[in-house]
Amino acid sequence: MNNQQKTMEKIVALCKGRGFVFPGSEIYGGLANSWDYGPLGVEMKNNVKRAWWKKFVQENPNNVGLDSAILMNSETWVASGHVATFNDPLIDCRNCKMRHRADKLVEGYNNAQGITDVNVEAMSGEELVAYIREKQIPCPGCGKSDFTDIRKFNLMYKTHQGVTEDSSTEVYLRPETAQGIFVNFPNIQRTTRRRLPFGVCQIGKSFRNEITPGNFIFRIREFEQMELEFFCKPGTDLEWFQYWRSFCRDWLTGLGVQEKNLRLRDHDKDELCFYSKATTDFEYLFPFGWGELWGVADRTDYDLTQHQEHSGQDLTYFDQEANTHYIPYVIEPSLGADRMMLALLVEAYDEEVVDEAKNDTRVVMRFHPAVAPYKAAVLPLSKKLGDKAREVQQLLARDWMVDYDDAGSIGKRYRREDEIGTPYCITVDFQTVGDDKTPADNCVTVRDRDSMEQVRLPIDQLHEYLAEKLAY
RNA sequence: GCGGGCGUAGCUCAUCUGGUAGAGCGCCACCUUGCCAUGGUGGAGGUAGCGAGUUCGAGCCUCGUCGCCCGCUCCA
Repeated sequence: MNNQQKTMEKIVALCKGRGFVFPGSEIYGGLANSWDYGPLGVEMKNNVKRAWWKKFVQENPNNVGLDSAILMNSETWVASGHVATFNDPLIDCRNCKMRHRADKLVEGYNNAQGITDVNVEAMSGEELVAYIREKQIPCPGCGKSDFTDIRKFNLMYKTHQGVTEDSSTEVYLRPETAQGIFVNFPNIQRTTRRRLPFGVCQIGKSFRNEITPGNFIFRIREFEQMELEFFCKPGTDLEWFQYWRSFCRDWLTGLGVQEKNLRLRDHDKDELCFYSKATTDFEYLFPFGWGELWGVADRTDYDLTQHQEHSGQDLTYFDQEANTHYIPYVIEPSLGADRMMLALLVEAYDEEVVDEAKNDTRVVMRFHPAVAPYKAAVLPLSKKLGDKAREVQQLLARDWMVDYDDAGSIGKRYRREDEIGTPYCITVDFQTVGDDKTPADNCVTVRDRDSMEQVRLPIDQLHEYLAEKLAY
C-alpha cells in the first residue's frame, strides 16, 4: 500500500473508531481543528516522546532536558521577533474575495514596476492601504483594485496575567518552546557545568493562532513540540548542522519511517528565515502530499544576541581554552509531536485482503513496537480461563501496557488487536491450566502480528521473551 | 474572513411527491473444549444539530442559529 492509498479519511476514521484521536469538544458540536488523544493515542504519543527523549537526552552525552513555562515575560517575544513578525497585515479583495498580505501585495507590485525607493517593511498599515489605493494596485486574483481595510492577524494567543482583564499584564501563550531554552541558557550552563558543545531538549505545548489549520492533526493551533537547541562554538555550527541532520534522519528511519516517504529539502537563500544561515526541512509524504515534519535550522547567535540586548544580561559563554567570551551558535532540530504521530499512523496503516471473494479485508497497524499503544494482548480462549489469563496480564503489566480481551471469537480478537497495532498476542488455552485428564503445561502461545508465526513457551519465560522482542 | 458542501443510532447509510424512523456492521449478555471476522438466542441504543415559521401533520418545505468538512488568503 502506498501513502496515497492510505487516505486521510481512513486514518481519521480508524483514529476515531479505535480511540486514538477524537474530535475536540465533540458533545458541543466540536471545536474546529481541536483534537483529543484517546486511550490509545495518549499511549502512542507518550511512546513517541519517550523514544525521542531516550535518543536525544538519556543516551546522548551532550544533551540535557528542560521543561520551561508556557507563559513567559512578554519581552521575550519582543526580543525573539514574534511580536513584530507574527503580525500579518491582511487585506481582502471586495471583488473576488481573495485575501492577501498587504505588504506582499505592495512588494510584488513594486518589483513588477521596478520601484525600488519604497521601504515596504517600514510602512504602517494605514500607509500600506493608502499606497495601494493611490497606485490602484490590482488584485492578483481578479485584476480589480477594490480592497478592504487592513485587519491585523496576530498568530500568538494573548491572555492576561492577573485577576481583572483591564489592570493586568498581557501575556502570550508561547508560539514555540525554543525561547524557554534560550532564556535559561545561563542557568543550565552554570548548574550543569557544561562546556560547549551541549544541547538542551524540551517537549511541550505551543500555540499558534493559525489562519488555516487543517489536515487532521497536521496543522493544529495547540500542538506539541520536541525541540533541541544545540549550542556550539561559532564556526563549528555547519559541522554540527550536518551532524544533527543525519542524526534526526536515523532516528526517524529507526522508528520505521521508510526512506521513500521521506525527503530532506534544503532551503535556498530566498526561503531562509531572517535569523537562519541554513535550514533543512524533513518532509514526509502524507496522504495529502509532502508536508514538513522536522525542521533543522542553524539559528546562528541570533536568539541569544537578541535576548542579551533586550534583557541587558550577559549571555556570553566563557571559553576556557581560547580564554575569550562569545555568544554560542545554535543548531535547532524542531519536531512536531503531533505530526510525528500522524506520520507514524500513516506509515503503519496497512490493509490486507484476506478473502477477495468475500470482500474481506483487515486493517493492520504495523507500528514499531516502541510506539505501539499496547505491546501485547492476553486472550483467553474461553472465559473460563479468565483467572489464569488475568494472572499473565498482571505479570506483564508491571513493565508494559498489555491489553486483555475475552469478548467474541478468538479470530475477532486477533483482528481487533491487529487494528490497533499490538505486536504480540498471547493466548491462554486449556492445556495451559490442564484438566482432569491432562496436567497443566503452564505454556502460552505468542503470535507475532507481522509474521503471524506462533511460538509456544512456558509462562515463566514469557517476560524475558517479550523483553528481547520489545527492546528499543 | 470569503466561496461551496454537509448535519438521521457508535460507524456506513436508507426513509418514494411532507403522514409521528429502518437496515447492515459494531457493541453488550448468555450458550458453544473454542486458535485467526461473518454459529445460536436475547438486549441496549435515535425528541433526525438546535430554534422558529408554513401546515391538520415536517427528518423531508422556509428562515435563523450552532457546528463540521473542502477550497482561498496565512504558516517569522
